[in-house]
Amino acid sequence: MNLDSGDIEYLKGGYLLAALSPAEFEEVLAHGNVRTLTPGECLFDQGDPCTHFFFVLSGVIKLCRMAQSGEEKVMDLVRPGSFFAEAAMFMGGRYPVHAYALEATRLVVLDNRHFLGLVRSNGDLCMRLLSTMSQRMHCLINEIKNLTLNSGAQRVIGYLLEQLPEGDAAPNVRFRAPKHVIASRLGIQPETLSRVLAKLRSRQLIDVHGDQIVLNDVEALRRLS
Amino acid sequence: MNLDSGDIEYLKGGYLLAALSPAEFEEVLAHGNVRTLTPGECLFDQGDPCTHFFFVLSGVIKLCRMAQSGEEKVMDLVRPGSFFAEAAMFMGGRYPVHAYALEATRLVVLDNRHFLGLVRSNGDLCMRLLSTMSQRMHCLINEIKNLTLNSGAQRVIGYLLEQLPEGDAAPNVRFRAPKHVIASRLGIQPETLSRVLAKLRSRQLIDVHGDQIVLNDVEALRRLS
DNA sequence: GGCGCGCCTTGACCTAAGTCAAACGAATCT
DNA sequence: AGATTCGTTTGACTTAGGTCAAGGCGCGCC
Repeated sequence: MNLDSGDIEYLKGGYLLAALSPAEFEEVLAHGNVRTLTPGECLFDQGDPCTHFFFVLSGVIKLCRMAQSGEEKVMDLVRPGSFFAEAAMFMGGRYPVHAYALEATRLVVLDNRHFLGLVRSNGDLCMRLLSTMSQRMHCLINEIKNLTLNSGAQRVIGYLLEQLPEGDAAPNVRFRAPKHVIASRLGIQPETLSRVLAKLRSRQLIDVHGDQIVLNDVEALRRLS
Repeated sequence: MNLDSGDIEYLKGGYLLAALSPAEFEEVLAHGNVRTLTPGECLFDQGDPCTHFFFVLSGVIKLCRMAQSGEEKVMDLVRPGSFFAEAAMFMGGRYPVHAYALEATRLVVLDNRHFLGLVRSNGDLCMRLLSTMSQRMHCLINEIKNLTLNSGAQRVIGYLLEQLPEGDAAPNVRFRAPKHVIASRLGIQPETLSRVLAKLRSRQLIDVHGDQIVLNDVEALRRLS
């Protein structure tokens, strides 16, 4: 297991393991390891017995099936920060797709049998998993609504309000990531984010000092979102 | 239980119950009922013991919390076709939000204890639930990527290719819903969908006859998506 | 200090897609 | 058959937001 602490944080952020207690997480890690694939290398084939599931640290994995015409149909491209083959794990049986590395790729490889044993032996953990997955799904659905229904400016405002701490002491927010990352999360270009913030600032609705944003008029912002 | 057959289909389409066998589904339904709320009526309050979860047939439910300032913070608006309070069910304990009907609303009300009993007593069902939820999440994530990364035209093409049956006999697709619904699913206006199809037709890539679409050049389309 | 390097901002421009409005066709009703 | 309605298509126009290119600013490095 040559996972550095960054990798571990990254892995913990993935939805599947977020519900685990530290002890459970350690437990899972103990039965996992890291694997590096070369470009084009095959991880598993469609029909192989389903024995492990995976988390991408870097690189890209192609999941595909072969049509009888010989044509390959790409089902998914899995990029860093995502699990794959967990659904197959829960179903058991065999992998329904082929998995190839498209470039040099680092994976966390986790053992199905061990993970399922943990889940099965612990009804409480199972419920937590179902719960976090439900929550995550509601979030994703909201994000889709947000992307299709709201304008870029509205999404920025919504994001600011969302970041606002519960106990509304001082209405200011701090970007915990470079702005171009925030922009990408909101589905806009960094230039657009910059312009939106500039416009809000010119209307006195916010003040910007580096990554610190002060919301001067939460009410007005809420009306706009 | 005054659910008509349309309601039942609708409910079955919701992600949570999609994994259930017909027998299990009947079983769950047997312990559910339909409730109608008047506009403004409260379904449950934050802190109430969590005893049921819900599916919206029509109307809108507002989920909100109260900040100590007395301000209410709307966490979600649940519209027809969605479950809510299932995450709370899996966690157990109490509802973390208030739920009010914003307008006249019909709900399916399902019993937590009974549903959880079913899940707990049936490890296999539990795994199927986890599996379908994983799959659904991958779909949602892909939809988000699609919305942010691809143009409207690309999404239309992607949708057409997605609809293409596996066994590539005749490369034609049929819209199983009115076009404005398809458009909305793709996050564009009906006019735009119409225009995209017109353009593809003018390039000889497809033929449109009502809701039947013939893909003349699957390869070229794939290159464009 | 001067220099180079990322990151952010700003401006000018352009294109995709939304809006509004009109016309069309198919299906239903009288 | 004629009228009405609903879904779709098409055209003209507008606009949000992407792209490209040019500065500005903070920061570490030599």
